[in-house]
Amino acid sequence: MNSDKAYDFIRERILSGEYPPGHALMTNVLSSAIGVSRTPVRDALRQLEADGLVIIRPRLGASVKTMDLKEFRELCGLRVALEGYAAGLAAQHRTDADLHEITFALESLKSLTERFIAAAEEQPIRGELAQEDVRFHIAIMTAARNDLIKREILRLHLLNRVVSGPAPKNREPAPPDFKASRHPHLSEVQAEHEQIYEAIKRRDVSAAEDAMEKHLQSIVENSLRTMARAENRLIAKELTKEELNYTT
Amino acid sequence: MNSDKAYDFIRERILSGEYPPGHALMTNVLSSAIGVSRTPVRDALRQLEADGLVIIRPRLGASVKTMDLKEFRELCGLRVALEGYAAGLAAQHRTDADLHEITFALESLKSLTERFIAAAEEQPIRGELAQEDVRFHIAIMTAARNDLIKREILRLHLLNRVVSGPAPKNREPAPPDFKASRHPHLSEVQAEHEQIYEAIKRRDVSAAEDAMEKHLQSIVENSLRTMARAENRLIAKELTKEELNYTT
DNA sequence: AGCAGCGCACTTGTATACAAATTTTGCAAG
DNA sequence: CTTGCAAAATTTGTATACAAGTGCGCTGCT
Repeated sequence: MNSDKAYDFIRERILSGEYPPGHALMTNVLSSAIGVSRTPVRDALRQLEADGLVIIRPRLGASVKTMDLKEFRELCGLRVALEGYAAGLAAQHRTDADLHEITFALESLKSLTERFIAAAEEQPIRGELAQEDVRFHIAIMTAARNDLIKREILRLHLLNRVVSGPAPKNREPAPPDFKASRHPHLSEVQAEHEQIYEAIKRRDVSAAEDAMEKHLQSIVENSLRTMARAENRLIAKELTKEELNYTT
Repeated sequence: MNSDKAYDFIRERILSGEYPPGHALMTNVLSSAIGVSRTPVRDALRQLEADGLVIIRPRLGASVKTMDLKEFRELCGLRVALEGYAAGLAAQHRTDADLHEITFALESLKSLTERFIAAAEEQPIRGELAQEDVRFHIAIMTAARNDLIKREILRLHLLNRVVSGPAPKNREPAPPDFKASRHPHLSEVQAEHEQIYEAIKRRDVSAAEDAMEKHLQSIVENSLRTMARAENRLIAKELTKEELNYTT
């Protein structure tokens, strides 16, 4: 269906960062870019709004969703609630096959983490690491045997990725204290992964919930820091812009 | 905006039970009923799909969402996760004003419950009771200070209401053992409400979570029973229909 | 030079027209 | 009387045309 074509087209660009948060999505531009009329584009935008990736304001048009710190924190809260509960469910319902899948993702994560810490060139591994991380989380959600929760969590993951950063490409090459501050965090994260795994393995519901919640809290703190930095930088930028007005 | 008019129109009928689960929603019928063209109707249907109230299958049209037992259980799981977490948040963040609001709803519930048990005529009170119940829950969600979670929970409540029953009007006037079986449940529910309230009052996070989860579990069990009955009755109905074919 | 007000271009929202697809109806054969 | 098939009738999805609202720039004034 043409409407789906438009949906995929726009969604891809949002997820890849080509359309960053705040980017205006005008129906006629999109329709000529995709090669369909405005009707299926409007349809696609409504679906993307349902995903939370796009916001449509009447008469003002659609744009890629942006979030302030407050909303982002709330989003993280939602994730904690859902993923924590799902981890508990996984501990209850997991089969051996599920456990095997989780183990596999965990091992990949482990080796990637070690390679990442040792590597000089960070960027190529960073992507793989993120991918394995979602694989790990998805394996757990699958083991929880609740498709509704799984879909919802996936949705939140995507939304989180989109709003939390203008994609990794826009990052400075090597901030001075970045490496030092990030790597202890990484091994900590890996330890948390293993605790979650252990709890699910021995079918300990509340331990699984707690471990997952703690894990997300620590991830969230990190995200919030980088997000706060980004917001500060934005404000700084605006100030300098105003200063430019003053100096002219 | 006309699209909103269509949205409200359809939504109201779904929530009131006039369009029961499974009811086909055809764009031309709706458009002439509402007095707008098919375009805003399609738009409205997409929004309702985002709410989960409508399902659109390509080329097959839209219909009011139906759920089988499995999906319903999953929905309830979602509610447990979200409302449990939100109760914990409420215990953390509640102000005295929040508590006052909750108290008010709780008191209304208490007196209504007592009147309900004593009353001969059940139906008029039943509606008030349900309304006060959501008021109680909403007061807690408000105290949790997380609008995203609050909106999500409200969405789930509505969805739950729509799929769980073909509206109260379609219920038998007075099933014989219904009153006996329902009233202990009701006072039990009221006791659970009070436990939730107490936990939030004394800012006991995990007690609030546990109480809310237990409360929902008991509600859910009840819903599942009635839902299973409904499904059985449906199957029975279909069988008799087939039997009719045999007898003719 | 700065600012107010007006008008134009652009964009959204809605209606209508048309093509594709699905369901239903009618008909004929077993 | 049932079953299978074909064609008509709905119904969806898409394109296009048009009305209405928004924002921007331009001109003219102070």
